[in-house]
Amino acid sequence: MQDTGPYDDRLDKAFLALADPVRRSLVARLSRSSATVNELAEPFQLSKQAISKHIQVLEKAGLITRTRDGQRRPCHLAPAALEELTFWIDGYRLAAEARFRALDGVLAAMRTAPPPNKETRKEVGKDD
Amino acid sequence: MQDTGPYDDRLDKAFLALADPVRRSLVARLSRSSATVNELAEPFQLSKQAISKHIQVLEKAGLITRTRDGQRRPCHLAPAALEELTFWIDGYRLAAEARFRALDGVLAAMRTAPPPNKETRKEVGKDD
DNA sequence: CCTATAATCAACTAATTCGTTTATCAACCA
DNA sequence: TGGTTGATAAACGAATTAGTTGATTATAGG
Repeated sequence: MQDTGPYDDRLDKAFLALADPVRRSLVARLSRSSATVNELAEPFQLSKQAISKHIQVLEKAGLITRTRDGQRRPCHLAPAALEELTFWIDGYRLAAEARFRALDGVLAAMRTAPPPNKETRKEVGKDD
Repeated sequence: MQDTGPYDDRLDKAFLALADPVRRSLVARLSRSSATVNELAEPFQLSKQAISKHIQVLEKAGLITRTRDGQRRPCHLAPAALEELTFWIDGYRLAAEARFRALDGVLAAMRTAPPPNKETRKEVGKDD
């Protein structure tokens, strides 16, 4: 259980925030334009309090920011926070894909020139 | 609360799976090479049962696949599932960024040629 | 056959999440 | 000043999650 600092906590909150269809729908809506809580709540059958809570989850995750306009508190999407997530994901995705491509090369070589075959196992090994 | 089908459920599970530092660490580990439960559990202070549960969460989310090698059940990262997530995120991120760039243009134009200024509000409006 | 190993299942507790209802705060307006 | 509207706070219950320990399955190997 190594501690990688507050970085982990940000990712925790951001991924958790997106792990809910209502909140993802709010993100989708806000990608088109900023909006207030009432505007965001309208398409849903949920109470405005529930939407308000969802918005707070998104805000604490850094995925949205809020400003002030009289009694209204408009929400704005924070693209930079979304970019951090894709950055994290793509780092590991690309590494794995590169590894798989390398394996494809190995398998192709094995097809053209069969190996000594000292030991046959179902799994190629821990570095497939 | 619109139903977008099983697509939502996949995203729910995938984002939820990544909303945990242990599971993200497992993903990071598996991006380097496939590994068994025991190998994956070694760096953690958690019980192997706990790690096994985390792995099941990742598997049900489609983020990893499992094969068989005797008594071992090696885990393999599924880059395609990760790609789906970045695809979802980037769709909305890029839309928002494009919108912000467009707003920058509007503001630049306003600086060079001030508007009629019929009504002044702190917020530009719902389409800022 | 018997034992060891890899992994999971089952049961339980503590903590968290999601939605509701009721009440409160703050800003606008007539 | 009093009333309305936008938004949040607080308290509650149902459901889920993350961890534990102890028992169980299944394969490997002497």
